[in-house]
Amino acid sequence: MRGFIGEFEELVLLTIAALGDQAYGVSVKESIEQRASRNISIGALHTTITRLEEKGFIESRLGGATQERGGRKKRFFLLTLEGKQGLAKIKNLRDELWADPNTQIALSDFL
Amino acid sequence: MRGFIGEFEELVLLTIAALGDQAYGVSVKESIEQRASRNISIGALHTTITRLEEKGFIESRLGGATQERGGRKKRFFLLTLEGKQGLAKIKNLRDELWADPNTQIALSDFL
DNA sequence: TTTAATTAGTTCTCAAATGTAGAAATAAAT
DNA sequence: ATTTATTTCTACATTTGAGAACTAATTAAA
Repeated sequence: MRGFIGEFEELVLLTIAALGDQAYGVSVKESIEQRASRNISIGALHTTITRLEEKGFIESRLGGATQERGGRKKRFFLLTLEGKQGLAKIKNLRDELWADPNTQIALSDFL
Repeated sequence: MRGFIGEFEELVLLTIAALGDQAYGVSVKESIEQRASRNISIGALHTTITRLEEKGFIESRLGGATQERGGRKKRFFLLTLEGKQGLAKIKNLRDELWADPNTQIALSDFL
């Protein structure tokens, strides 16, 4: 375990943050697909979520069943302190890297 | 091949951009270590660079040998158009995600 | 009123891509 | 021949990703 947060892991973490107390498997999947214009499988998402939980970046609680057909209990996710700090850390690093004047010049036409 | 750019790939690409026409194995390694405060092996770097080249994000040319002892020919790297566009794309997406008001609120204490 | 069908969700299994290290090879100067 | 800067090769670990299988709830049908 490397401790770093991967590309997809960051996307998942960020989406869980955005969804607040309404983040569970399906809502996270739909939000990612919508915001990142990218299709993901529920399997891919759940393996990543499980790993993120093992690493201590998120925690989960089981909600109650809803009254809609098939509405079984959802597992809701929340960022832990480590998750928030981890996200902030990679953002800060990346912001610094992007702020480098040479990088800016090299890429200015594309931003 | 998924076409996306991973965490380490992005770091390498960004560093090559920053180094301009002075980006070759060792200078990229040192720059990454310094800027990201993180140790990487030259092997890890070169495999990633090779993949990035295969994917068309960078291209390389062989420079001349220097006059210093052991100063053999360096392979210099440059971002291609695809590389620049790829970087810009992930930056734009991430900036949007981070700009989400809910995300901001959830993480404001850590930034 | 039990049983079958349908549906929202989660968990499991496996393959592919990416990340990482270290050893080996190469080519230059001494 | 030795030392040194650099690249290339080999091998493995971790992350990403898809899809099938499973689970538990509601609704419909007998």
